[in-house]
Amino acid sequence: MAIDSQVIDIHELRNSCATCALNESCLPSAIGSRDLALLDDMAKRRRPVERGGFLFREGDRHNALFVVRSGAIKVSTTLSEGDAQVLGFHLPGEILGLDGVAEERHQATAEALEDSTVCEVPFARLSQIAAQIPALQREIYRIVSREYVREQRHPVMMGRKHALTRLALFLHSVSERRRAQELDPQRFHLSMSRQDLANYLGLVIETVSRAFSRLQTLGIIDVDRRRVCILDADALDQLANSEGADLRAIA
Amino acid sequence: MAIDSQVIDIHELRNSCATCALNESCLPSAIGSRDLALLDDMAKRRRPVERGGFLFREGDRHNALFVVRSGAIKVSTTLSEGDAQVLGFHLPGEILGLDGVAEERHQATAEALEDSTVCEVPFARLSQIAAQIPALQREIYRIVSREYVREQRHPVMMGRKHALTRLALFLHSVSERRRAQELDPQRFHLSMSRQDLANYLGLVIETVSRAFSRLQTLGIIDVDRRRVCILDADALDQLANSEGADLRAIA
DNA sequence: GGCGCAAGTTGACTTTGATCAACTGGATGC
DNA sequence: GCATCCAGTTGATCAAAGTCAACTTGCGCC
Repeated sequence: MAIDSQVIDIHELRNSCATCALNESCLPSAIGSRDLALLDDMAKRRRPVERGGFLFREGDRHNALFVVRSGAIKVSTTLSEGDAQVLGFHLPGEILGLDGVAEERHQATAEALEDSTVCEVPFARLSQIAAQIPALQREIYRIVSREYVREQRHPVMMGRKHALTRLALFLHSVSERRRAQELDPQRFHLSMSRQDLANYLGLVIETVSRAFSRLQTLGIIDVDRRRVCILDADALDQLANSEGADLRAIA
Repeated sequence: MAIDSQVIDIHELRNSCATCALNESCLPSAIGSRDLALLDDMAKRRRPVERGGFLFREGDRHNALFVVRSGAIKVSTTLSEGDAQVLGFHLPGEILGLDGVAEERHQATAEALEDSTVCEVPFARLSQIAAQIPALQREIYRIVSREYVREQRHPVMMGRKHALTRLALFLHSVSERRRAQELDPQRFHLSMSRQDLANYLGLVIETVSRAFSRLQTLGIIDVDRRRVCILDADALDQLANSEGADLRAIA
C-alpha cells in the first residue's frame, strides 16, 4: 500500500478502463489515488467469454454487473410459453446485469454472440466502495439511469408500424453506439442471427430479410449476410424517423 | 428533536408510507428511529396533481423521484417527428423519475391521467441520506432494478403478434399491479384514453377498440367505455400467454 | 332541451406482414 | 470433390392490422 504502487494503479486503471462505461467520471475525476486502490481489483477482473457462452442465465444468483469490452452479448428472457424474447444486444462499453439486483437472481439470460471480453464488477464490493466515495455513488446512479433510459428505446422501436422503419432505427442505433465507442459507424458486422434480430424487432425472420433487401435496393445500405455498410446515413435517419408515413413514396 | 417526537415520526411515516413503494424494507426493517427523522421531511412531501397536470416534462431539470399514491400517471417521450410514444402508465405504489438522473434532465414527460397524489422525494437529499444508511442504499438499488425490469415488460408485450394478446397482457398486468396494492384486481377504471393505450401497445385506436369488443364477445371481460371487469381471469391469462398461436380457435 | 364536440365503436376496403414453401449459397465433413 | 446442413433469401398466398369513413354515445354548455 505504498504511495508509489498507487500511482501505478492509477495508470493501469486508466488504461484498462479506457473503453469502460464506468470510465467517464469515476476514474478521471473526483476519485483520489487512495480510493483508486479500492477499485483496483474490481476493474482488473477481465474475463473472456467464447461465442455461445453465458454470462449468466435466468434464475442464476446475481453477483456482479458486467461491462462489455469487446464482442456482443444478447440478453433474452423466457416467456411463459417457453419461447424467448430478445430484450437487447449489448455492445462494447455497455452494461448488463442490472436485472438481477432486485430479486438477487437474474431475470434474463446473457449469451455471447461472438467471442467477447467483459469486465466483471462484483456488485457487493462495488456498492461497498461506492458508499465511501460519493462521486462514485453518483456515477453509479447516472449509469443505472442511462441504462433505464436505454431500455425505453426498445419499445420506441417496436412501436413503429413498419418493418422497414424498425430495421432502419435498429441500424441507426448500432451505428450511433459504435460511433460513441469510436468504432466505424458506417461498416460493421452484425453478430446476431436474423432470427434473434427478428425476435428483438417483433417481426418474423422473412420480414427482416425482406427489409434488408429493400434497404439495399433503395441504395441506403449495402448488406452481405451479416456484413452491413451504411451508404446513405441521411436517408437511413430520415427513414428511421418517418413514423408510419407513406412508405410507398420510397418504394 | 426530542426522543418523543421521533417516536411520533415513526408512526406517522409508517402510516403515510403504507402504500409507498419505498415502504417494503426501508421503513419496517433496518432503519433506526434516529434515521427516521432524516427521512421524515421527504416522505411528508405529498402533493396533489390534478388531471392533465404535469409532474415533469421532457427537458425539465431533474430534482426528484415520485411515488404514485393514488391516481395514474402517463409517461411519454417525444419522437423526432414530433409525435409521442407512450412509455408507460404508473399506478399507485409505482415510481417515476429515474429517467432524469443520468442527464440531470428528464427524458420523458409525466402527466396525470386523473386527479392523483404523489410523494415527491428530492433526489439529492435521498442519496445524501442513503449514503449514511446502508439498508436504505440497498433498498434503492433494489427499487431501481425492479423498475428496470419493469421497463422490459413493455417490449415483451409489444412483441406479441396479435392485438388481442397484447391487450390481454396489458389488462393482466393492470390487474396484477392492482392486486399488489390490495386494490380490486377484477374491476377497475382505465384512466388512459384508447389513443394512449393504442400508442402504448403499438396499435391504432380502432384495433384496440375491436380487441376490447372481441374480449367482451368472448365473455372474458365486461367493458363499458373505460370501466373494465374481468370475468374470466383464467381465460385472460391463457390468452395473454398464448404467443402467436392460432387465434381462430378462440374466434 | 338540444347543440356541438370529443371519444369510442363499427364497417368496408387496402396494405402490410405472417405463413408456407421452394430455393440459394456458404461452410463443414467425409 | 461432393453431399449435407444451416442461415438466409425470395416468391405466392392469406390473415391481421391499418386506413378511411360513417356513425353512436356521452358530456358540457348555451
